Amino acid sequence: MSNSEPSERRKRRGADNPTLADVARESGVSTITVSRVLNSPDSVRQTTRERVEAAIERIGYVRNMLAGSLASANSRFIAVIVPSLSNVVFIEVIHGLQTTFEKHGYQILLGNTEYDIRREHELVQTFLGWSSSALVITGLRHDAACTAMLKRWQKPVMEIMELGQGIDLNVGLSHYDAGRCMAQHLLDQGYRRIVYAGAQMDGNYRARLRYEGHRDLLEAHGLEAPLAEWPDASALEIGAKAFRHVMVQRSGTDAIHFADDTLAAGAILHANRAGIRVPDDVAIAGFTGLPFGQHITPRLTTIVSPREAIGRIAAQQVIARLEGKAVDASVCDVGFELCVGEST
Amino acid sequence: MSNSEPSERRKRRGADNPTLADVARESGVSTITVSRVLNSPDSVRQTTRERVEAAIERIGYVRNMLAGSLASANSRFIAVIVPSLSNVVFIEVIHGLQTTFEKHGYQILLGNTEYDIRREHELVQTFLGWSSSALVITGLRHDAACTAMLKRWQKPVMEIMELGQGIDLNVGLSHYDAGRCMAQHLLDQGYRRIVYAGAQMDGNYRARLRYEGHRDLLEAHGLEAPLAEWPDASALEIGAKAFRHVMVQRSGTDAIHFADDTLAAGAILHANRAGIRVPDDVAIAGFTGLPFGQHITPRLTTIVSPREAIGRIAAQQVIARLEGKAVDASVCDVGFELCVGEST
DNA sequence: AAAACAAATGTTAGCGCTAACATTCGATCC
DNA sequence: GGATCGAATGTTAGCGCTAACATTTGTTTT
Repeated sequence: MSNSEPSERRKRRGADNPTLADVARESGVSTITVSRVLNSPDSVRQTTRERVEAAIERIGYVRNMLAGSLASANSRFIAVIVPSLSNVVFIEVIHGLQTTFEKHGYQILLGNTEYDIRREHELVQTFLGWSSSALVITGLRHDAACTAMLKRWQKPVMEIMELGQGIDLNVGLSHYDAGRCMAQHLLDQGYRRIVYAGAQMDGNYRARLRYEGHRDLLEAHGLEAPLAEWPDASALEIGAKAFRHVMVQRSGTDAIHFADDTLAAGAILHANRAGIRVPDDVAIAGFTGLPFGQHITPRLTTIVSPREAIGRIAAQQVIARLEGKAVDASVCDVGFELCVGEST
Repeated sequence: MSNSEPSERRKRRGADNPTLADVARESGVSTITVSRVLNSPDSVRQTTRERVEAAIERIGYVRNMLAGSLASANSRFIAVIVPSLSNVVFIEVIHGLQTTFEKHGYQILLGNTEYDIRREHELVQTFLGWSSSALVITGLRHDAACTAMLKRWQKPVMEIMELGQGIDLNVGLSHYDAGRCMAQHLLDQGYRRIVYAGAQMDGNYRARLRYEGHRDLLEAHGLEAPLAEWPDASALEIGAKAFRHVMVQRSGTDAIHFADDTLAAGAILHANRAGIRVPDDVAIAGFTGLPFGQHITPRLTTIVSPREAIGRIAAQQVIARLEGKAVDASVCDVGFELCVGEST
């Protein structure tokens, strides 16, 4: 394989894979020309390029991305930080990000904070250490030191899901308005004793923002806005539990506004099994607009957020910035849509 | 900030962030000592360590992972390649992998092939270029060149989901047996005109393996085993469509064995809306054991595969290998479990 | 045909870190 | 008190690549 005269001094480990220099030797050009064939093929004459490509093929060269990234101080990594992988919403956002970034040759580094703000800070540090080209992070509220660090950072920072002026770029929707919108719908339908039910609302402050919108509207109408919180992560099972709990503890409730579709669907499916009529006995509303809400009976009234679009748009804006194009708005409202089913 | 006497020769870009050398100067030790504080703190005297840590804090040093990985030829990246991010199954596997790897300080590089075998090969090449510490890949069937490349690779390769002797390590279950098991259950229940229905079965050969198990058993009993394929990706909507199609085109069918729970649930929910009784008019079976199958009415008969456990066990075995421990079995059968609901 | 210029390729010096070997230091032994 | 040894720290030389500048080659202009 490689020439291995036992050098007088120490040798470095080295997986002994072919390097750029091997390709260069094999094809009779300099290393930088090989580098150019890999990174900007148009700047190399076609005949040269073909010779180099043949050599790469012949010796089975695999480029070392670490070395390239170190030398150019740019890794084409996009750090993506989400609070949960159990929630389909973030999966869909990641999907939108992935598809778009991948097309442009960027690789995602995925971090999961589990709704822990210190974990978030750690992940940011690590990802900066990988010379990420940009960072996409969920929400607008971070550790103070973390925010400061990102503001100093010279590369694009995209905050998603929630709407507002943040560190740099932003794509999201107003959760306060969404909560308010659903509360208005419930009032319009004639419901007056409305409970808001959510899971893990201490960490998930976007659910809390929706609650605040809901509460403010109800209180403006002179109504109470009781909140039922659950410490577990959102799941169908938890929706069913919360439903049973509310029905027992707060009899007289005529509508439950759930923090997300999973909880709401869990409630409806449980009601079906238990013979409780939705919406005649109690109305159920959700948030997110997951497909299965439209397949259950009664169809779930919910607020549809454009999850995959958030990922796609966020990625497009980041890519535009990385390619030197100016991004017009630093705050992008993707909006939401009330989707009325038969559950309210 | 940094000393910047205009050197006589060119200067390199350089984000001008603090480096190990800055920390070393600040704390009066050599760079390697700082490196040791970061990588093997126990090998440094406590007083020295504290001095270095204070300096790191003071000047806001963020370590450059690229440089470290290049120098040590080891990135602590784990390449993970899955065929889809739209399928919850892979999300749960990824979750199991992530949680376990993260605890041990490994970062996942996620690749999505979209069931394209050439895309898979490309991803493998890229990920090897990142000096990944190990690779976790879905399935046992790859591009020949890709398999060869991985066999030459000196690091752990873990093939998951499907069971069998592969490149190196393996954690999964027998899809053939699972398909056969469900077919046996349907026969036991007295069904004789059974259709197997799947989505995207040209790319998803694990669904096809389940079909083969199903078919072989039925044929051994002198029964036909018709197959209804759908070109779209699996979704509730597609399950409903496939259900309608089978009911019209193959009237007399008394059971439908779906390739996955999403399709099966879509069928049941559609039947509910259309007033078709399950299982009286037609029985429905699925595969995977997603939670919502147990929340719908009738509860879905399915085969539960331990998705998250596959991720966790795979990660544990890879970590054991990376830490030099011998891994006993190179093939690990996680098995599956028939879960009988009221839908059959 | 020389001058002028653009395109293609080459030379050199790092990017920031760690492996390998070298040295120093302090404690223990006889 | 010098030999012995392990623990702590230091010196040096890259890891494999690319930015910046330098040179060569080819093409046009006058």
